[in-house]
Amino acid sequence: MIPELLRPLTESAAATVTDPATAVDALVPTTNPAHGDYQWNFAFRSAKALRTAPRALAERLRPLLANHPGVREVEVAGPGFLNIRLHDSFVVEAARRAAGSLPQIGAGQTVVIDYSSPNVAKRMHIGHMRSTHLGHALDGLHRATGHRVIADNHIGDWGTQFGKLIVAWHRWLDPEHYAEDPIGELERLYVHFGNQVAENPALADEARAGTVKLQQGDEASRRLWREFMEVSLREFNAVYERLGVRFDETLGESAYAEALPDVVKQLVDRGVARSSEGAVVVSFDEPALKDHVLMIQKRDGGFNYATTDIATVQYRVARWNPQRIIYVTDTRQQLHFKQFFSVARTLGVQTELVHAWFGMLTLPEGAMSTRKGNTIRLVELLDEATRRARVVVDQKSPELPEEQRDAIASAVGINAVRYADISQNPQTDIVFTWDKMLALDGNTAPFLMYSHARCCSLLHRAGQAPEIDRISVSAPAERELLLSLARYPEAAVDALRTLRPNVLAEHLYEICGRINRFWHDVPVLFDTTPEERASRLGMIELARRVLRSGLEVLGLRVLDRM
RNA sequence: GCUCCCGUAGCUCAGUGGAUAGAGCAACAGCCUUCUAAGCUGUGGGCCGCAGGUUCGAAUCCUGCCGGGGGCGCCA
Repeated sequence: MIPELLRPLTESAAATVTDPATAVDALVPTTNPAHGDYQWNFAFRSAKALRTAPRALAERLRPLLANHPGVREVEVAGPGFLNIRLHDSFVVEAARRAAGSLPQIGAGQTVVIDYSSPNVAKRMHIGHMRSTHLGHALDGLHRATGHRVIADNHIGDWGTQFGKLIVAWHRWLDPEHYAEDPIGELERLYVHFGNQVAENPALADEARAGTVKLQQGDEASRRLWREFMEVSLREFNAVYERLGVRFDETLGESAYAEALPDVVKQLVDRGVARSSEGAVVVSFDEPALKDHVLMIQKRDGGFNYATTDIATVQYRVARWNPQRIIYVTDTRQQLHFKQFFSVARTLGVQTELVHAWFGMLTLPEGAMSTRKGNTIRLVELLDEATRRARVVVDQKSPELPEEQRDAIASAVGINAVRYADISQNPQTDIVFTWDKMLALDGNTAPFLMYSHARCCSLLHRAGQAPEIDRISVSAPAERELLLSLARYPEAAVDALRTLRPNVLAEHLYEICGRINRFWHDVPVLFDTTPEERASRLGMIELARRVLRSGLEVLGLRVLDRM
């Protein structure tokens, strides 16, 4: 990372006037190339403490920066910006490093990432997409920066839906439908129960009792539960395989069933929890939480989400001793996690707990729900994406064999859906439209994939192995490309720090724009001297490596040809 | 009522304290007898919801208001 490379310089300069701690933060890329490559805004931040004018302070700091061998020139601009222009050779070197591995800032650290987490007995629909995509990208970012990652799919396999489902199963099962489409029938039963309970409220009590019976170990209920699990996991795994998502653990809520009574006991014994209206609840002192209690045991003796989360965090700490645990769920659970984190801290959990929440995915007509039946199945979306991609592949690459076109269409389609999701700031809501989700032009996955494939193609045609140590800059398009490549680690680390993969996606998009400019401006294989040819092939090789790395970190498939 | 999030070009969105607010789509005008046109070049398009405040500097931070969405004990 360029700021890291320049760190000793900024720190020593900062130390001449004040505390060096904030020195690196103040070094940022310029927004306008006319202002140089990086600007150091340190003078503004220290001027007040030193009771001096920023511009005068900048003048004093300027010669100290100019000493660095990587710095070509430094100028003071405007009210006190220090604009830094780097030597071409320094940019080349930084790009070469960027094309290696990302900074291993997570070495020695363990992080548990809890994502996807669908509910059993329902099909995965597009509402499950964001947690899966975001979680998987965060997984990739952590692994690529040296963290040990435990990806844990905390599936909802122990909640009240089972009571409902067991009741519905006994009353309304359609065995023929179940035989041909098991999960479809389970989903139908679930929806049907929801409709019936409106007319017959007694069903709700029956379902609650059914849930308690299951949770207390009733053998007949257990048998049905295992059946529902098997059917559901088959469906989930098929989707994960298509998405290229793999979990290290799939420890659903049921894995913690036996620990739940003890969680309640611990909290009661410590005086954290108390009885209220027949249930057991925790209340909070923090101003932000004092108005709402957290329920950990229901009046009927059943446990709920919070109880399971507490048991789960204790298990994770005991088993993996992670530095942090990241929960990837939608925005609706913000209050829940604030409460749950507070309880966990009270119980002595030291691990950093992070709720990486994301905005809602809604349909143009409003919210989606399985019960209302207005969902779009995830497989349906992926199928349609692949179908649309196939049309384009047939049109663009008719010469390729059928099998290869299938493979390209599948990669393009699935990447397009994923990119449409993760290239947006996670914390904004998304209104789902087919055309947005399945776009293949412009700032989309195929654009990035295409850039990469073109690099591969050109390197292939060159007929010589690329050499990355013969690069020298001879045109602005080359320099801009190299500078973007050199900033790849900064973008990745920034995406990691903010838990926003879109930061990285946007940077990859910028790189591809600069590759296109490069194609446009400079020839590689023809009308070039051997030195130019070697240098430019080296640059393309660096671009190829960076793109490949970046796409993989985000969980996107990479193609050499399309 | 309390609380969280959002409001940026016709549309979908980046931009979360730095200099002249950027992309894609859509519209319009061009570019395939040279390395992949899933591409490239150019044009038009903005009281950054409104009003105050903090700051050398605000789309970004603070306060209030308006509009939209979410959450607030037996769901997860």
